[in-house]
Amino acid sequence: MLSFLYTGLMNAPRTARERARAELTKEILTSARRQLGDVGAPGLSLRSVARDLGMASSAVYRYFASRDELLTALLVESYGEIGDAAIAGDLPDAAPEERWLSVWRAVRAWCLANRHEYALLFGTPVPGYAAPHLTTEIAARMPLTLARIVADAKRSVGLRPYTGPVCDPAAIEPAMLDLLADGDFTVEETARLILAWNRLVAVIGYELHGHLKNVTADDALFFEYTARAEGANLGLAFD
Amino acid sequence: MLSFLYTGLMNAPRTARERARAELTKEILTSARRQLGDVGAPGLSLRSVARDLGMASSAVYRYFASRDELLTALLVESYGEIGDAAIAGDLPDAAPEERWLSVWRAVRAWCLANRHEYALLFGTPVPGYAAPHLTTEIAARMPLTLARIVADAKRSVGLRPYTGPVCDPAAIEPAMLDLLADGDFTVEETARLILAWNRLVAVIGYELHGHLKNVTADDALFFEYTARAEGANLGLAFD
DNA sequence: ACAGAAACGAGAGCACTGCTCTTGCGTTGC
DNA sequence: GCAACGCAAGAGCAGTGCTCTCGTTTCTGT
Repeated sequence: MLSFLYTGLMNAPRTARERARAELTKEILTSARRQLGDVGAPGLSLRSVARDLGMASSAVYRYFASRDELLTALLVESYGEIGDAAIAGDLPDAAPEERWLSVWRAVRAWCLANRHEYALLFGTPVPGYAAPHLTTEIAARMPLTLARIVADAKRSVGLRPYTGPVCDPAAIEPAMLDLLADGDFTVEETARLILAWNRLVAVIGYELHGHLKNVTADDALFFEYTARAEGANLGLAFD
Repeated sequence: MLSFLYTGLMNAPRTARERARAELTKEILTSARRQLGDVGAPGLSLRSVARDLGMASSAVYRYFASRDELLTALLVESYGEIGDAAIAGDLPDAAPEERWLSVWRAVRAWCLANRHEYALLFGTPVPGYAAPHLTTEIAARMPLTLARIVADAKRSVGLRPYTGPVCDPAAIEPAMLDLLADGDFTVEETARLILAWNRLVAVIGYELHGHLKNVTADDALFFEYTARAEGANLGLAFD
């Protein structure tokens, strides 16, 4: 499972064969990625990838054991990209509120430009599921970018006091608190961070899947409101 | 498109042939629904439905023009069910807060028991999209149940004043305000209703798709917190 | 340097899919 | 009664994921 990451991509190729293998692996991924963007995950066909590269369909199985494994590779790649987009959207020297909005916008922009990749990441899981241990680290980069901003805000200007119901500590996984340990978050802050990350993904999903048709008139404007509301909910200084 | 709704199901069958047609249509739907629950939408095969009913695969096309149309029928059916579940979960005589929690729990219970149907409703849209005009009315029943509770609370005990950023009226579709007209909602209330409905669906989706693995320790408890927090955000009296 | 081992690409083939077209039977309505 | 229509079945097309075999190429250990 996921052997391609180790054999072809991560280790530096030494022999000519390994070199060719790494290159072809990359070409397969590139072609698959392009097809994913065109027809989406359900329409992605291993045979058409093979045709695109001028090789026999059976030869592709030397590089990816199944269609699901190929999709998983695209999933990992996409997780990396959305994490990159989030990090690139951050403005480390700006005020927390500006950083927050900028990251939200960056993530939305990536999702709108890569709707099939969004579906792969957050839509209905098509394959038998990706390897959790490998992907969670990459998948965490986007939400951690949000957490970092809140942590910085807490350290510098502080967070506004919370109102409303509080979260039962038993609801949160202790490992999650450890993951955010450097932010020194309370249970309540952690819960609200989870909800903010959930909201970011969800409101984009609604926009992408057409659930906001006849509901919102200006999706960008509504997204802006959502970002502010969710930031304020975490104690950022949005009015 | 969607002709099955008119030919087979809604009009009372008069001749024996129409009677048989209506019955077979229902049997196809039942078998398809069972298969949907087993293997999910991507695995649902028209041929296996035909095998299940002991008929030729080509005969099914007399009743549903395509696999997508069959899926659309299941989509409509599921929208109806989740709406029913929401309405059945409401407690018209209870306090708004109790009603709110009860509906949230009822919707979650339905989704957990019908995860493939959830995927069909809120996951990645597989087919070429359902007919909007027919489905929106059915699809609105669940969110309207939430809206009704808030409207009743506003009329009786009133909603708590809002804090935080406000929503630009230009973001909301005027038709949406009309749809909620009997609730006499402001733009801000409407926006928060949309977000609450979005949250309900989204947090269940996270739970179903495994995104809360290693994040929450007790999904039911976290859901309870989410329901309260989202209700409080709308001005319901959760502490 | 050479032989054995491992990796590789191509092709055929299996079981399956959605969907179409034709054929013939049965029912319906004039 | 008969023409017209509804219907089920079968064959067939193009496509899919995946497996197996069969030569060929490349690498590696002696």
